[in-house]
Amino acid sequence: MKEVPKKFDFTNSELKWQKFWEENRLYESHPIEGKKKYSVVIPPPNVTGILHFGHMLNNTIQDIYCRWKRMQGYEVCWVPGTDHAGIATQVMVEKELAKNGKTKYDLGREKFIELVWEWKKKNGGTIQRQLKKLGASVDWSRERFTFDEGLSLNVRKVFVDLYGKGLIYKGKRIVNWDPDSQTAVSDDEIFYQERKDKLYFIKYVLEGSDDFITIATTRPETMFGDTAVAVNPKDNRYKKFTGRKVHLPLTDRLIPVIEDDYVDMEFGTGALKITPAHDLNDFEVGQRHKLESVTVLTKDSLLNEHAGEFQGLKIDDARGKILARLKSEDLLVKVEDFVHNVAVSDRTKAVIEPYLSEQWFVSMKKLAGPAIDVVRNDKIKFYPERYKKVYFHWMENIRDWCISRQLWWGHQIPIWYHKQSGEIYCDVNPPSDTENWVQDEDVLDTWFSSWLWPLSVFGWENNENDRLNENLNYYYPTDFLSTAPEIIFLWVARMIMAGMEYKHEVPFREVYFHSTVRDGRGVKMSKTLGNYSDAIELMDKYGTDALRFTIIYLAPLGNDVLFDEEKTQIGRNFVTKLWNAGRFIMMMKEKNVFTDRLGDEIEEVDITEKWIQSRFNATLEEANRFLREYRLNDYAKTIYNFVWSEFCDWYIEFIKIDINNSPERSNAILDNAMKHYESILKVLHPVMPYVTEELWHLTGNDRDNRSISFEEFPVSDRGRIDERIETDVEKLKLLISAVRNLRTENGIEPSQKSHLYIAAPSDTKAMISKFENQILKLCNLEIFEFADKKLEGKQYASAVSGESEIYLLLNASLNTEKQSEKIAKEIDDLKRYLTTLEKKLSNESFLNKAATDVVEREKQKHAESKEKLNKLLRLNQNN
RNA sequence: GGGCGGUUAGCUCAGUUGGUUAGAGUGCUACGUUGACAUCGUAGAGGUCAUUGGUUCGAAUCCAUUACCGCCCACCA
Repeated sequence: MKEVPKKFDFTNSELKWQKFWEENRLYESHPIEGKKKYSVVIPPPNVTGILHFGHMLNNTIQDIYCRWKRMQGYEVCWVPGTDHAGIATQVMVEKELAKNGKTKYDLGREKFIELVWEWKKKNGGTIQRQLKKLGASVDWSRERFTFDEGLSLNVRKVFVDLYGKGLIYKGKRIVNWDPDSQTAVSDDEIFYQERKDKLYFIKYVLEGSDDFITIATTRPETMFGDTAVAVNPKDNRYKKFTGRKVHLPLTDRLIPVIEDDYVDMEFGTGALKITPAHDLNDFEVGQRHKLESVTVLTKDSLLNEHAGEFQGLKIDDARGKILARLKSEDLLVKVEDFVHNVAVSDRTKAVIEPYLSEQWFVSMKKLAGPAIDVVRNDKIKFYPERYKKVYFHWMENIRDWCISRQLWWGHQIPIWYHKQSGEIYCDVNPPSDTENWVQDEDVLDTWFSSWLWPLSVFGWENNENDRLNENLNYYYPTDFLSTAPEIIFLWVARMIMAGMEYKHEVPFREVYFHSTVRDGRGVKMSKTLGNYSDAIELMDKYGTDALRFTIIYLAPLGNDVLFDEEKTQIGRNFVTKLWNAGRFIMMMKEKNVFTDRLGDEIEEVDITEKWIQSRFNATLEEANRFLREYRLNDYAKTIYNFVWSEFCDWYIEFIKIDINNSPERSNAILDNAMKHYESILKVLHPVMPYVTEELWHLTGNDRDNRSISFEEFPVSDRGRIDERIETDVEKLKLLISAVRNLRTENGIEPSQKSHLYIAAPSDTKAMISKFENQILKLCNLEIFEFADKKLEGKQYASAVSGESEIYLLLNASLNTEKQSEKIAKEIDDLKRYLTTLEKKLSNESFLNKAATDVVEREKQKHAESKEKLNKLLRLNQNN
């Protein structure tokens, strides 16, 4: 036994155990033949990232499962790593450059990439340090980066393979063009923002006539790319125009009027200008009608040569000038206010320009099939289950994946073009004759490396049958994936597709979609909104365990977490409570003067012991079940309630009394208490690794090199659950509360001893007698006796608790009015209750239709309440 | 526009096959610092279970409707 500090010094403790875990390489994993494994891959955070609340929650969840499984004897392997995060990282380094007035073009591609690597070396370790602080029991020897050599090889391998299978193609498509970073971004990397805009009504004059069609548009500047005007075939207003041609304003071009179902007759004028190069829907209309696509914008969103005199202008400038011209030519009919959604780049916040360009695509339909099946037949389980629906909907309507990005930081596409012949070469390695070939400039979407993550981190690049692949063979498929719901398509779905395509096996068996962390008002936490609490700061302030516990306690499966700094007190107070309980038991052992071990049979005879064992085993049953069912907040709550409301509030109070009354048994009692306490530490270790490790070492003398994280996780022994004893102790608690209540109400000083009479049926008497010492102490009585003596002539306050009537003897005169008022209210409530019961019991249909045990229960309730009512009525008379 | 989730005490949430006089934590109020813990203890107040209707002997629980909040998908010029 070591000396126990009065307070838990979490700052030093965290450093100490981080070091201990790392230096002893406790969480490094190796394939062990015949041993069951549990493997998890971390969702790789951006290499530029810092730990925010979402990470904290997500990694705590993973850590809980890894620690839990480790304590169950599994060979646990949790692989950490980071993502090179194409745009995010490139943008960050470009900003650095801009501070010195430079652009990436000043450096050139090669130098720029070198700079990013340097930047990564300098700033990239942050999130790893923060994960260590969080206590994440990952295997650091296995850390991976999506740009590592092996992982990059896998990326090329998959590209080449899919290209060979004809599943990768290059096509002219409308993509989401981010004019700031000058790259295409996927549909999943944009979001829509509501904007107030104008809707412009413009005349398109019919060829050889004064007649005209008015179209409505929000983007007049794209009119130079118009190649048709479309109307709905059912629209009689425009029948006379179809098949004819109209003058494209401000130009000398003529464009046809066509019919297409896509046009909404109700909207605007019912006539739509078609700009295939700058709108996805228009592009599709254009395909159907074999229209030409005219691009009118440059890559940085300036008008190009098709815009005539407006060439070189920015969109906004051009719009004003074009409108002025239209007005002067009397072609602008009117302008209306208009609210619509505008696509914005997730990374740069630039307004997305639908842009026709050459991009690489993966054809997804074929890959989706097997990935749908494995979720449908539960080879992969989703928690919460409802995400299955979301998944199916997306997968069944899957679109091709635009994988090319016009960036420099990323895996460059393994395609080479022959300088003379234009021949295409696709391979994991460059052509040997480098002189005559030039590589495709584009890089791949970051997710094109992330979707291989569960394969890549275990060395998939090595030959399948190679012994080097024992890692992949042992750890794949992984067992558990915990992730944010917003990347279900971006990442989860694609990993499933890759796993099925390349391993014919799921990449993981269970997926947990964790809560979104919001602030106290329910707004999603984000840096830009400023409602952001710094997770690391709070860990420093309250302790990592406190924060981990709080967030798990607050995060129910399938619901969001509303986090407020104030709430961290839940965890902090609990850590303190746990600490003090341990400190107390240890202090008692230290002080204990009895050296013999009388009363070793304590477990068999002592009702206190039997009770706590019963409660603890019931708690263990629940805790294990909740962990299995991914109900982490319930797991946290169950132990919290047990430790606080049963172990501390009652059990420790009971043993104080037991020891006081039979000090010769104190060794046995305290040993038992310590045994339970240590089990509590084990149950809590997955969620609070530091304080449990600290206490585990403090309570044991011989544990210098043993971590609690390899102790066996306690399981319930159902044979120890004793409902009879639990019921008795519940009654006892109620009795004690009732007496305390009487004392408080009658103004008896806490220090003042009092005298209690109890009237009860004989079996209850027997039960109460067993707890005589506890009742005396916990109610601060000098004496209690059964009320067969006459109470006449004595002043007392009275109450009914269960089957017992209790009479508390008073010295001072009693405030009888208050007493009878209270009892009267109790009588009232009870009478009302009895009425509802009687109504139910006199109801023929209830008696006939309800299950017999239900009827029995109601009858019993009735009898009990009736008896209690009689007792109360008697008390009231006596008063 | 389509889909999904939520609405229970001031706040955060339990309440999992319909059968409790609807619970917990936190906050609030009163009292308490004599040996684990004031980051504490004891006691107390506090709810028409969002609305309306239905099924049922019986509904917080099942069904339908409405309202509000949130999320996802699609995006209409």
